[in-house]
Amino acid sequence: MILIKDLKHHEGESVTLKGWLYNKRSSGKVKFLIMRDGTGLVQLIVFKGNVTPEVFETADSLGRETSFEITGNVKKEERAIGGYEVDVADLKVISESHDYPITPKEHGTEFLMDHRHLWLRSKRQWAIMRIRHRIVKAIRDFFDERDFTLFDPPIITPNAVEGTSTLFETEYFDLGSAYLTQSGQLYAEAGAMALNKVYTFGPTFRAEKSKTRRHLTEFWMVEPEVAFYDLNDDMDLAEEFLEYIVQSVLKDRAEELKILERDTSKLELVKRPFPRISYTEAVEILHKNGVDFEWGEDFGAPDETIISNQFDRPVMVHRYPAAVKAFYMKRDPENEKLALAVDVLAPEGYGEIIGGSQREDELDKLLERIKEHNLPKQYFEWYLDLRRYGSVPHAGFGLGLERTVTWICGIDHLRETIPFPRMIYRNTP
RNA sequence: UCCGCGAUAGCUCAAUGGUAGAGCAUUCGGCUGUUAACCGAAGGGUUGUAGGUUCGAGUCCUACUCGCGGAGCCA
Repeated sequence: MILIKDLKHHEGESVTLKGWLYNKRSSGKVKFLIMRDGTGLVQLIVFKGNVTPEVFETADSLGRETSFEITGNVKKEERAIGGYEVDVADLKVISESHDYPITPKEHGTEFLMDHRHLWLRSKRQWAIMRIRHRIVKAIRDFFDERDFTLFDPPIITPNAVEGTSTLFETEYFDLGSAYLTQSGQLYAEAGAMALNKVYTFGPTFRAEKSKTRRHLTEFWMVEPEVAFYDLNDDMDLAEEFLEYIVQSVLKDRAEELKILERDTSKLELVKRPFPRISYTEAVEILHKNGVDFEWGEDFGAPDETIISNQFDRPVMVHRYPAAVKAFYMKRDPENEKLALAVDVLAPEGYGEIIGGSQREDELDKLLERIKEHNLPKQYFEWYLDLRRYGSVPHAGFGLGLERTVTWICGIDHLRETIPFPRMIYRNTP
């Protein structure tokens, strides 16, 4: 048995293929079956004179997504999808399929999401899943090749990492309430003190009632954390990282990007250096574009679009007002009102894909922040220990996987970038 | 939580307050090169739920349910 993607190496040979019926066209004494096997599509020809009456009859009765096996001769054929077709000599049904719900015509999103487990078989979803995988591989390769150690944080945690977002709560035996993690970052900081360079990569959970095309309640995040890095080192890492991911996908997933009709010229531009502007400069851009915006507020989604539209590649916005950022971010020594934070905004209006910062490494200041934010100090004792025993400057960031996949694929809703999305009004299939 | 939009055949949609329709899908028939094939025929409906106005409601009114998009929050 061979895979459809390898057919080009078997021209003139008799091969056996196993797969599912993607589509079927019939013209009297010749039938065109399109088979998919998860690696590609191929046109199968069934001529009445070339097969037994039983096989011809069977080919006529196949329903969409019937699983079956064929044997036949591979030939080059310009008119066929993929450039090759197989002249069927024998055909065996593995398991029948009738009334497959998803047809070649348009469907609404709700219907497709209800049939997500089947929708994943379609070409477009196939392309997205393969790009997602390539991005995940690029993420792992990037860090693995640069002396980072994968460091898995707990999913179940006793407290809110940032104290702001709403968390999914669960009962944890006799220890009271526990929560699903919304970030592995604080644990990654412990890892960086132990292993120098670490990254976490796993699912995170936010119980926010967000209803937008940029939000899931369960999503994947990668978070590098590095000892002795400052904000500039952090930004250097982020831009090298994004360049690596995008260029890897361009190189290895050209076919999939084409299926998605992605304008790859926009991705070709994602090369270092990326523009770096301060929050204050970003506010000036908004003012120049006629936006009524007061210094000190956080940017909304439309604001981010205006800012990122000024540039042809991801833009790094740094030094935000500390008041709108998390308690663990270090203040700018040159201006205590600012946090040493950076957000990376993707181009083409895709918004924030990275949020990062240099962390507060002084014990006294961190204690102050925890008090200011009314966080339960007892849960942060271990985190404070990192400042008690040989504290060092360190920095890191978090990259949202699904938002990155959405941007690179050039699609308009991130629910298609994860096999089974979890959203406020959907937790099935 | 707020603002806006929507719900009619399996799917995507149409239907001045006056007999609920089309394309696709399904079934049957035709076609030896089709590309979401095409041609002919057939079956398929409690118009989201409950109430109201009217001689008459898919259409107008009220409430509810569900969904979609956006805001806020964030990756």
